[in-house]
Amino acid sequence: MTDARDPIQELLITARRNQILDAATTVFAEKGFHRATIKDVARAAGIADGTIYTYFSSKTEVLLGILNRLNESTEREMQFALGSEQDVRAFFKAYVRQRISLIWPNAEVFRAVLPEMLVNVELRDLYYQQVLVPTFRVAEHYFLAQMEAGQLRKVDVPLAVRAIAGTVLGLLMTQLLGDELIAARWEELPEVLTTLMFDGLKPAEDA
Amino acid sequence: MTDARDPIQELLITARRNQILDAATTVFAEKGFHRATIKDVARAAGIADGTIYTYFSSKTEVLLGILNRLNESTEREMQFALGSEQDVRAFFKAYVRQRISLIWPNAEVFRAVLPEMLVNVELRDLYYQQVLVPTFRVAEHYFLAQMEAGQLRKVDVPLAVRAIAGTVLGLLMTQLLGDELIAARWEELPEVLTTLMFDGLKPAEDA
Amino acid sequence: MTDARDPIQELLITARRNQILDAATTVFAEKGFHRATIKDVARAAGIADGTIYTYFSSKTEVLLGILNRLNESTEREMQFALGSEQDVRAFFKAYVRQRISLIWPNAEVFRAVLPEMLVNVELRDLYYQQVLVPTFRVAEHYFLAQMEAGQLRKVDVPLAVRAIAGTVLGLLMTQLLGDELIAARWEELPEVLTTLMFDGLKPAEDA
Amino acid sequence: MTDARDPIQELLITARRNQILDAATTVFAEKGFHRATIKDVARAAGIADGTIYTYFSSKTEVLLGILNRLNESTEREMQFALGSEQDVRAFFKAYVRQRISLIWPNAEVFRAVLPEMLVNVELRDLYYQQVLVPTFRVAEHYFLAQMEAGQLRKVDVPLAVRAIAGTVLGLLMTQLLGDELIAARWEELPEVLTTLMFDGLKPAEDA
DNA sequence: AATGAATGAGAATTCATTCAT
DNA sequence: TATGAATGAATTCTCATTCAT
Repeated sequence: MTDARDPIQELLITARRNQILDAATTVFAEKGFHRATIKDVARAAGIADGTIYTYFSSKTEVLLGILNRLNESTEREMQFALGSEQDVRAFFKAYVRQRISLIWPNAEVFRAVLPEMLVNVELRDLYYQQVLVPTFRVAEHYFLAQMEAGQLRKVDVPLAVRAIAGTVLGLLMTQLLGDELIAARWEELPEVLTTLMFDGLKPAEDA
Repeated sequence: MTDARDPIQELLITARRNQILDAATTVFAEKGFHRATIKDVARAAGIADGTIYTYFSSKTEVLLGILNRLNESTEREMQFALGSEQDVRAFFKAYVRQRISLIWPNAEVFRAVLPEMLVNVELRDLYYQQVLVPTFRVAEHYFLAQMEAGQLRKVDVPLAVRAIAGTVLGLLMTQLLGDELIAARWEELPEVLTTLMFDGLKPAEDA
Repeated sequence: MTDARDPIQELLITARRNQILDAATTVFAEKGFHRATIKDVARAAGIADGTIYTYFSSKTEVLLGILNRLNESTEREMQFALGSEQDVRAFFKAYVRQRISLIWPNAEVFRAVLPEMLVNVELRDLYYQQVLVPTFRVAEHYFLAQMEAGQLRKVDVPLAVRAIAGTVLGLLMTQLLGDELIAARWEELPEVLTTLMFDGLKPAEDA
Repeated sequence: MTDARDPIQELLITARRNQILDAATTVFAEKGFHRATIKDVARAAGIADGTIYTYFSSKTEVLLGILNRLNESTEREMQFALGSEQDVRAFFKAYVRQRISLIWPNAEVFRAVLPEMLVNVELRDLYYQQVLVPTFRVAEHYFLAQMEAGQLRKVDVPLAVRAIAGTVLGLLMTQLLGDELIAARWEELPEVLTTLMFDGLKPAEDA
């Protein structure tokens, strides 16, 4: 009858929601959103089908829940950006490392969520507005500032930023499409990407 | 009943298959593979539901058909690679331009096919083995050759190749996720990517 | 592909629809609309569950179908009303007889339809507008005309008309609620009702 | 655990049962028995779902409870019948007035209960045996006595009694089916019905 | 006694696939 | 070969009922 929630209740609810989201992430990643049934998710979570509907109003809402948990980590991370006053190259590498170490352990979450995102407008907009747009905006500001300070080559900032972000997303996709090399060596990616993007493929001048 | 195909029959069959695949591409891209029904595809193709099963044994086979048509174009294109004896930078740019102008007009095909590919092993393997593996192999050979000739900076070739291919794929994904800037300016991508990848972000030396 | 229906198709469709409506009437009357399942109806009609959805878009639509068939008979009947130039009493009796012989054989249809009608606004409005309103209007006109001609006692016409129509409906309800006397003797109702309504309970003057 | 009831307990139980029955009446009338959920009833009663099962063993029992409360008032009222020694016409009118003023304020209870009664044998028998049968019996006795005393025209008593009772039920149904005239003018019904039933539609003799 | 989260049977509906015409 | 009605398995979601707290 009370509207103000008992904090212990609150905790139980969050725990149960997470239990369901964990199960759903596994199951969606394995079978895909559509082939996975609510029964599958319930079984994986060790609860009854109906219980899921106490915490989520529909199957799609469960997927949204997965996406939202992802956003929360992203938000936490965004606060880091720009905080530092390092050398551009070092910053670039640190940033790439941080993004990758955030994404890769969750690779299977993306396998669960991306297919539906490509096809479901609501989900897509949510991700685009809440993740991509802010990411691009922050990065563009930083690039512009550094470029004016002469620390970066003059490039088309919006496209460059998208290219760099796209590289990370594309590598993830390539792995999700079956490439085992990336899966095996993802920890080397920050180094390789920094060299590639920062120094370029052009042979070193002093050669 | 005859096993030996009459060449005119053959032609009719190919035409009808293409008619179905065209319709399926549109419909799958709009609604997603699962939400789209065979009835939707049939209606879009202007034929009856049952007729589709004369040409494809299942709904999944239709999707495979879409992917295979994609492969055929890819194969044709691969023959181009390396043929030329140009300057590396010019080659890089030409190559990127060609890939992009091949992929972008078919962006919606990828929206139809990628979701299912992320989740369906059979489809994924087909694409990985028939498209990604040969692409990477050819590119790696070229890179190694150029590197030995001192035309390219020493980098980790397999990862670099995947990063470059990944950039294109990732930019496509970013567009499919709703980014309108890329959609509007994709024709500038070859130039921007070449600068970025070849020259790098590092400020020009002569500054 | 043709929009204009082949008349044989048309016939088959009507036949199948009626087959389903017959089955649904029986089943809904036995178990009630909600307790009866589509599976029950399908089984009673000797077809598969899914087939019902080729002819009706939902379970409620099936109920509407039942109601509409009822309306069609009602409409046919309404054309009869007033046609005659008989003595009022004779007309009254003929009219009551006709209504009753129309309703009683379909008593179980009403058991199927009334419960949902009491509770479902859409259904209720359909019946009220298409059956009750026209019935009342026609009857009121007739009563007024006869009253002005001195053939009927001066009464409150709208309420009297509703009372008479209500008597028939109420007797039907009483039977549906389990009264076996009415079920057994419904053929006597026209006579009894005419005496009751026309002559009244007051003892005959000549006594 | 005690079987012998503490009278205060008894009172609390009755109060809580009535609280639930009031809520259920409202909710069932609005949504219909099947569409209304136990949660709806609980919310309307301001208690938890489970609590209802402390007082009623099932959802159907709640409906039975509503019906039983209705019976209690009917019983009380039946004691009135026949008590008087008035003129038949005056008695008839008084009786009709009393029935109507008992039923009309509870019209929505009937909307809650009738649909299920038409379809649920248990409920139907309860109502028929406990309400209709005694009503008819008492009325038939009275009619027979008055007829022998020459106060009423010779009619088929069982059918006449059912017709009169049916008229009231039928008018209620007509209102429940959406007729607003009856709803607006129900207080005039006793007068109109008495004239109709007692004097009949036949023009007054003295005309 | 009261609560409300958990349960799981059950229902409406969808749709890939089949097959008689 | 083309058709599209028929099929029925499979799925999401609901909700009466139970029971630990």
